[in-house]
Amino acid sequence: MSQIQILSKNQKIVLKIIEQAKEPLKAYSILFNAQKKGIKAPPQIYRALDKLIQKGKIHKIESRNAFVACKNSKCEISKATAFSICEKCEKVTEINIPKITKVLFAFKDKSGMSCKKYNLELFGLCKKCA
Amino acid sequence: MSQIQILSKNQKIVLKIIEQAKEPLKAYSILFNAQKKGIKAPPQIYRALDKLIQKGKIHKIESRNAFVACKNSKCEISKATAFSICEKCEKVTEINIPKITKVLFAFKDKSGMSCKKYNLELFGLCKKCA
DNA sequence: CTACAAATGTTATATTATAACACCTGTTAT
DNA sequence: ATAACAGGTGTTATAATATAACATTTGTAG
Ligand SMILES: [Zn+2]
Ligand SMILES: [Zn+2]
Ligand SMILES: [Zn+2]
Ligand SMILES: [Zn+2]
Repeated sequence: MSQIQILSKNQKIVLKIIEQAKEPLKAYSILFNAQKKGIKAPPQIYRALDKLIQKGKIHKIESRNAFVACKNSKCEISKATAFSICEKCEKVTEINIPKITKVLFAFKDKSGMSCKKYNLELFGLCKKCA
Repeated sequence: MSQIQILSKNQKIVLKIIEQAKEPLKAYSILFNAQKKGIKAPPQIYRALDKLIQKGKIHKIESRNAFVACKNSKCEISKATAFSICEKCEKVTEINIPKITKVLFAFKDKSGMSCKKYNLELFGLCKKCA
């Protein structure tokens, strides 16, 4: 009931693994890492991932089926996520473009739908790879 | 060599199925539909999908693992794609927000990466579901 | 004709994700 | 205290999505 986001045991294990990684992690790679902590099966990972996303602790990079820790207090519990992704080395950076957020939350499509949440993925080459 | 995008037999079959659908189609649902045309196995579908994406004829809705025909001549061969997605009925609409395109192609992240391509997915409730 | 690029057909397999069910743990309400 | 409930866990099995690998064919350019 409280708004303080307390994490369960498995949620803590999964979050720690994701936070310590230098790149986005796939679910089965998290599972592999979590096995030394006693986690044995995919549902344990996917359930923790779902909750961590809901709680704004991590994000899913949809185009990569991979997960990163939130680096950005401005995500407003994952309602506005954006990432730049290097297509060569796959480096992912969480970004924040206030103008984009402003424009999108004001936008309505032809059928009158407005945006409550968005995910934006930018592709290019990072400095090292360019 | 020519810039005219000629489609192969399987590419035409897959594109037609996607164009005739009223909603985004999943790969295995396309496969099911394509079986009456003689297509038998997933790789035939995935190869056609890849080429159709390259040629700008279709887009992948990453958050749904589903494919839609391009409704928008301004995608510039899929370098700038955006969709609104109703979280209740899953209706997907391809949208174009010129201001977003302008801002994003001018953007550089902290490490100097600039955007050559982007995909944006907006979530909310459509008029009917709101 | 030859050589090459693109596409196809096929089998098998890898990868990503969920269903279903039994059990446990802590809180709230009576 | 105890029943009812919500959230979490453990487990097995399976569904859904996607690719590897290889043999063959087709179209086209030199
Ligand atoms: Zn974030
Ligand atoms: Zn890079
Ligand atoms: Zn388009
Ligand atoms: Zn709707």
